[in-house]
Amino acid sequence: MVHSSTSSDITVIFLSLKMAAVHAVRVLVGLCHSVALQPRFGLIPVQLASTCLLRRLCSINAKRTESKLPVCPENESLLENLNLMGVDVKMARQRQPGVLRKAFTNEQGLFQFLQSKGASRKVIAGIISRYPRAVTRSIEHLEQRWGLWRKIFKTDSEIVTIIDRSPESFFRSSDNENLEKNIAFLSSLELNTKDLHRLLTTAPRTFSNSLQLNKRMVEFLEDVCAELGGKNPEQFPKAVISKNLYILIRSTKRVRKNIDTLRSSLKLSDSELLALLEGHGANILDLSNEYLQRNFNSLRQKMTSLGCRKADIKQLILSCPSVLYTGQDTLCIKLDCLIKGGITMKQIVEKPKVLDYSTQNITERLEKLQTIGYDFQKNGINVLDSSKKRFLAKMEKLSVSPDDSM
DNA sequence: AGGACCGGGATCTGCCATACTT
DNA sequence: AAGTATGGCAGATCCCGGTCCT
Repeated sequence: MVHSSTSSDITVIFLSLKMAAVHAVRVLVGLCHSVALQPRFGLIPVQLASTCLLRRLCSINAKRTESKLPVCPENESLLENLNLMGVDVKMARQRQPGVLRKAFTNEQGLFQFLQSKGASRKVIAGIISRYPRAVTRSIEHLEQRWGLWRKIFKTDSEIVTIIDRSPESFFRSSDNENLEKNIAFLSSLELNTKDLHRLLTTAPRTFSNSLQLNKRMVEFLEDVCAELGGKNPEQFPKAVISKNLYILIRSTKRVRKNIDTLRSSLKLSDSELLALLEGHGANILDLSNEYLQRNFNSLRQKMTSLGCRKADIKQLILSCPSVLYTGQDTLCIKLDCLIKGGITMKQIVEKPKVLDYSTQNITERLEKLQTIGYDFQKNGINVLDSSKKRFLAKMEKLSVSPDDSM
């Protein structure tokens, strides 16, 4: 802690000194493009002074640069600052090469801004390395955007965590007005504060979508509900979003295709499909189209080979749609594992929630139960669908007095 | 009390393509 | 033509515990 804050302080001091020292070089390099290029930040007095002083030099430089090198060179002082901040410049260059060539940037302001919000030097470096354009945002912009995020988050540290996880979500859009409208729009969906909070935590990109894009998805979902004969299409998007927070960062094309896949694969009626989508089916709507179809085909094949009928497959998926979330190989291994452990396909179809647990977990439990001679035919398979705590308590009891409990 | 039933919570970015700006 | 803003894609589950039922 002491170490990190010290190194941050040193960084700031260094940067301040450095910024002053290298500014002349920077203006020299950058000014060739446009003296009035960055109205967004407004030029600070030092900059203006440097500008006047160096205009002559620059115009010479500009002629040379334009005739020989069509591509503008990278901004040396920016590179220096980034290095000083611990930014992975190589990564930054690979991601957004244009940013490194910009004449005027705000890396120092950004650094201090994020630091004032509690971000460590390392976190800030990571953010800029992964989303270099962050460095082009002005202080006013940053403060405004932060304020908007704070409408949903209670603390700065929550926001820092999210930005550290996904710098792009915060910095990709420069349109604060759009963000404000998005918050208003999403709030108007009757998503409660908790859902809104979860939405921004889990899928922060949603808030950088254009308002139109979010609206399009919501309208699309309303249409789906209406088409299926739902009674209150206005409630439907809310239900889907709160069950699947990723839905708004998917394309309507993808969601539509998945809905079609579910309908045709399971031969669902309108009301069956609607019930599925309003329930746990929402969880699998954002899977990639091929993945969902592949998983369904594989499951159908596997179950058929194990003697199941179409109705069994439908029953299993309707009561536990998340089985389609599991990759084909994993799911087959899991089923084999259960069957090898003495559980029938019929039991699985009736209690598909076992499939929610990891293969490793299932295997371990099956082994433990086997050592005490647990009879699944007699006692059912619900033991497998319980929390670790409950399972261990159950095991304890069984090993103390096996006959009583079985 | 013990088990069955059920819903909720965590988690999910980083890259590419393209349209738009300047 | 460079740079920016935005849309879209692939990737791939597991676990806990409240509450109702018997």
